[in-house]
Amino acid sequence: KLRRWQARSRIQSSIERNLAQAMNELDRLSDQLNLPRNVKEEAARIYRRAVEKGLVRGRSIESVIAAAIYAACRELKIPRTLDEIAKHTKSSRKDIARCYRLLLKELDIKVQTSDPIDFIPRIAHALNLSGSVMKKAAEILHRARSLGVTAGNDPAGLAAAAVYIAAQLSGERRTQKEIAHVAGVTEVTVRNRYKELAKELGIDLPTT
Amino acid sequence: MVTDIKREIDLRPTTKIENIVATVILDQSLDLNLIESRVPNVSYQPDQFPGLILRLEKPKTTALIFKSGKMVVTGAKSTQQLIDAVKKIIKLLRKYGIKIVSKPRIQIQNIVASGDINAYINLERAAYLLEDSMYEPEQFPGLIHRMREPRVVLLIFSSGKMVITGAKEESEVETAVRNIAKKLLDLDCLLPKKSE
DNA sequence: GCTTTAAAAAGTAACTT
DNA sequence: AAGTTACTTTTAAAAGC
Repeated sequence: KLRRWQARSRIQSSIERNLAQAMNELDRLSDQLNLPRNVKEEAARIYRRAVEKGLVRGRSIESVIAAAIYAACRELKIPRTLDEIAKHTKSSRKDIARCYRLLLKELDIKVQTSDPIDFIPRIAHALNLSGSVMKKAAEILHRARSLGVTAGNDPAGLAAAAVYIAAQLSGERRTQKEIAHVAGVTEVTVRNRYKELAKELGIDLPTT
Repeated sequence: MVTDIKREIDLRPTTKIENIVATVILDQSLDLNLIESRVPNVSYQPDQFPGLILRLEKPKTTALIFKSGKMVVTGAKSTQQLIDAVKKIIKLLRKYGIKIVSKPRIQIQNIVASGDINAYINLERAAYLLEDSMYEPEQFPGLIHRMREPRVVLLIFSSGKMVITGAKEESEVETAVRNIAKKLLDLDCLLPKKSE
């Protein structure tokens, strides 16, 4: 009896120690990634469930916390790429992605395919672009999706291309380099995507 | 309309075996250091990997040879190529004085193939309606689907092309492509390539 | 889990020219 | 901006860390 109590106590304290450490990591990453409070809270819920299910055993707390954050971002549609999250940890993108898939499967978390439209505000705000540019960029992506020309493309690259086109059309021109930088993709990707979008949607860009 | 699409995808799917991975068992142990010193074009770095690497040019294949006498042969595009490669490897070893007495036991472990159903695929819709599938364009452009029967994994692209892997028998490849084509058609995830 | 092999798909990335 | 090369994903086995 006493033994069982001791064993349970030991397990509980280890879970608590793990949680305490994980929450510290979550605090740090939330600050560095400027995560909204609801994302942070959801990530904490996900992590707690992961610990209770014993999913953290044999894995680094940091990788699982990072994966929980990514899962929370996806659930709440707050755009954060796996790469930016990984940038703030010692874990590799690959390792975090593996933990993310595990969390989705084991905790029955349902996530929709990333919507490139969700990335528009971040890019536009970082470049001080107007709301009308954002509106126009969103419309471009809506039309592109209905035409099925966005399949398989990186949502960040699509959003960057749409913002580039919308900014050009609105006279609030930004360079491909600036947009690529804030979107976290290369100039080549912005160029490839915007050319395809313009072609498929029949958009004529002002000559540069 | 629908029947036309059905005719298109049911008769047009093409498949091609791209790589066969097999294990070969020679019931005897091998001295990898001896092989490395006698056979040209081999690589053996035990601190990096326990197997000795031997590349064949003709059936363009690569063999990983272990001291236990077991080996892994990769790169063959047909069962015949695989058999030819194994015969050639043994002949090569014998040519350099390595005694091989037992007849090799070959076992196919994995078949990788490419396929094409000749219709565009709405991956977002498929990811939503197809069980056991994952589509993360942020990470990889293809939708990953784990099929239960046959038990293979498919990497499906919007172009209608795909990769089938995990098959143990050549027939599973075609069956898998036929299965997925029908399922995608039933889920209304296909868009014919040529109109009319 | 990792290490090594091969191969396709399509997108993205990092260098050269 | 074009071209190359290379990495992302998936699969399986071998012996050993």
